[in-house]
Amino acid sequence: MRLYNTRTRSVEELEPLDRQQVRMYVCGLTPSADAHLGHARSFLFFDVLRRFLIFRGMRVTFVQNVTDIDDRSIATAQAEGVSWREVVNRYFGSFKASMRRMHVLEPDVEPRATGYITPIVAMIEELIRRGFAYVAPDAVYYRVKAFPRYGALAHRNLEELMIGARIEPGEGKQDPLDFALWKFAKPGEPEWPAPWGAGRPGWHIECSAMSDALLGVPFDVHGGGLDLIFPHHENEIAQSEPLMEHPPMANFWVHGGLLEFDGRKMSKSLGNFEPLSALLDRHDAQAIRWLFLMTGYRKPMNFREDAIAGATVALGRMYDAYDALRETPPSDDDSRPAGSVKAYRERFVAALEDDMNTAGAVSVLFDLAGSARDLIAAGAASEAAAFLHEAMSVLGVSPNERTLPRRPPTVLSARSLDVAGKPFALSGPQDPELPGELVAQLRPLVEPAVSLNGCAPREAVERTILARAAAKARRDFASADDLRRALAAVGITLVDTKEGATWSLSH
RNA sequence: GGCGACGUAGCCAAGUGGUAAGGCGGAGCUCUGCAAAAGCUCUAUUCCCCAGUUCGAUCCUGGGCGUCGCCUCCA
Repeated sequence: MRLYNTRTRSVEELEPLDRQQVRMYVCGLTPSADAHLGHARSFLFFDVLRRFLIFRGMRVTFVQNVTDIDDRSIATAQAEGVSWREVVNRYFGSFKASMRRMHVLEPDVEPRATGYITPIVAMIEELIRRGFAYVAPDAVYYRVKAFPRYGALAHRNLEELMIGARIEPGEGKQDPLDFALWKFAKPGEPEWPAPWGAGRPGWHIECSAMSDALLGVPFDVHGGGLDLIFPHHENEIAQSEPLMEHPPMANFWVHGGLLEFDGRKMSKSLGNFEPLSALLDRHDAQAIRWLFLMTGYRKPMNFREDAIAGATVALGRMYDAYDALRETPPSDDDSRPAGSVKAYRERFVAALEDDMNTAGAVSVLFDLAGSARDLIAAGAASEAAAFLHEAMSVLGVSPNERTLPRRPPTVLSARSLDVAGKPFALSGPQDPELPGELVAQLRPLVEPAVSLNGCAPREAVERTILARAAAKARRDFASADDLRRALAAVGITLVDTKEGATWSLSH
């Protein structure tokens, strides 16, 4: 398959260093605040990339780190008067729960920086020994000018980077571009022992140490958001490659486009987001995944909440098509040629092989869904259903993983009643939040046909529905329609079924 | 200021040197007494603007304009 490589700024064929084995390292979260939808976009993309590689028959080793120690989580902890571990566990736990809700596959390894202090210290020692780092009063710093290729990933030269770079008060760096590998602990800060003084790793070094420890360098794919290119990934390269015989550290550097909200990057520092978990409480997780799939992974994407509603409808129709295909009894007509869905499959795979064109792949699935009738008529229903299932699995929205409720939605309570001597199943929301004034609103619309004396809102709705059913039974359609309109006027949507009727509250 | 990305219908969005996928929404129709669901049909003479290259450009080149990102912590 072909993938865009930030390192070379071109689309290249992905050829694993080990045949049939792709080693991936994706920069995970620094749990110092709530995760947001922008994080979800990134992790969802790498999840689909991983699923597709597996689908193509490769073994994938997927490492995603947790930077569980950094300045920000310490600051949050101090502000709240709790331990930094508590802060990390809280936000990381919430993040993991959200990932599970979106059916993001578990990483094969999910290392925490604090679990790799020993290799981190060893790597820093080696960098010092080779002249790439030095010990200052406040920290151990990386000597950027010692690494001639610095800036290559971000396509920047040192002069460009010097602009705006400065040494903050209290920093003992020798050059404004230098960055900390190890920060000595101030009183009250967490610390781990090290030859140069107790402290904590700086941001960046954990990824260099852990990717080497768990995957070995060089490896195949290093991923993250576009905003990690500089300085994070540039610094990882500067730390790792001087110690390697055969750079580059990673063959492919893959970066996902950022999510914007109101035309601005969604980010922790701007605070222009709501927690991912809150969004997942309001929307279907698979619909959010589907929404991201419909946009190229490298493009900036402006988030609008109403787009999720559109994606929810679209994905629901996809499932409907799948259900229709799957529920079609096997054809007894064996004359049909096998492989009616072969062309769809080829287009689907070709789209994903072309730099993960998920939007193109999704459109193939819509094409297939639109042709469901023809496929059924051609006796290819089960073949099409099987393909759709497989294709949706690659995208992480397989019917097995379905989180979208089947229609009719939220029918949680049902009662068996009797209308005109026939059974009548009445169903509606379990605990409807009906406005208290509903009875007063409904009464003038339905009386005297229906008596609502002393009714609670829910009972009023049900009485009206039953009255309408009775009217239908005596073929008094005019009255039945009046009652439907009356219910609609107070926000009740009524759907007739073979067995009876289902109602719901239209917000 | 430097570097980079993006700019396609009401909204979202794919894509190609040869004449615009798909989704949402909207409109009409079919089918069900009505409604819902489902199905069918329609919905960009045109791809931010201007020049250039070309037989031909939305796609290539140059110049604008606009939006965003990175250059400082952020997927």
